[in-house]
Amino acid sequence: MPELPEVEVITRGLRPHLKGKTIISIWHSGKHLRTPVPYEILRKKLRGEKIADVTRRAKYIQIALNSGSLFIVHLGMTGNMGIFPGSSRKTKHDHIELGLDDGKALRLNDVRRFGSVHFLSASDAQQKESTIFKTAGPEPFDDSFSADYLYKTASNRNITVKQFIMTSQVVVGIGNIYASESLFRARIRPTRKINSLTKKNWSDLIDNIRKVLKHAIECGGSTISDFLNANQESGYFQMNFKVYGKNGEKCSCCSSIIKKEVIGGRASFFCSNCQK
DNA sequence: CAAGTTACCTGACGGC
DNA sequence: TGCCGTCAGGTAACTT
Repeated sequence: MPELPEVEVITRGLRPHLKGKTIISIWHSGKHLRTPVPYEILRKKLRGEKIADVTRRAKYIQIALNSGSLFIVHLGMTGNMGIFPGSSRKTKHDHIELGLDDGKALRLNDVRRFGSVHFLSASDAQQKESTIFKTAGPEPFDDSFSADYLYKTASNRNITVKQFIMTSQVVVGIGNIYASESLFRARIRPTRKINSLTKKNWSDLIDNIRKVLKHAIECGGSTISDFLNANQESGYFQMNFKVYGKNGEKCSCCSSIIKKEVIGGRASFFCSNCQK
């Protein structure tokens, strides 16, 4: 479900609700997510802590506590976090709840349980390369995410360009939707092998990845079936999809029929006329 | 090493 | 109505 724009939208939505609040209770459904929930640690370490800030790194939401420790959440495919009245009923697939001193509650809901939650002590969090982000590539908006970097990183490999930009060790945050959308805008076919891309191709791709992600954040993310922000509102970037899920429809640019092809096990969409 | 495959989960949908 | 296969925004652990 959530790629970088959706995680960023949730992070921004949560921040004003959480910053400065104290966690007074912790609840857990008892079910494991992708990894076991460190419930006993959370209970010990989070209760009574004040929230300093909420930030995003890759597709992770980081809740920083005043003590310097970090509560980190990954939303997987179907995860979502939102703010609810503490008195409201929990719903099916709620897995974690942090009760706050203003009577509200932060809840993590995740139907498929592909998400994960992590706790880093202040000293672990301070180590720049904590285990979680040790192998993570640059953020798409970082200067280090450059045409030179991609050209060089691609040099001793030969997968398709779509698989390459979806690899978190190469660059973080780009998932199945925004990979297809960025490649369409850069006029590069997703099946192209990376050793065939020129520096100009990489440069165009970077520009369009940034444009698409930025636009999607401004639109509040993409809501396909169930994405909601921290205030339970839909995003509307799906209105701006040019190719994702549009196989059989006419290309908005040239009227050719948009194709669907499975690449690396993931549905991929492109215009074979516009994208070479 | 890189690249390809499988596994983790629930639910929606289409075909029979 | 229900049973079955397929698919879904992610990613790590396998195997080849």
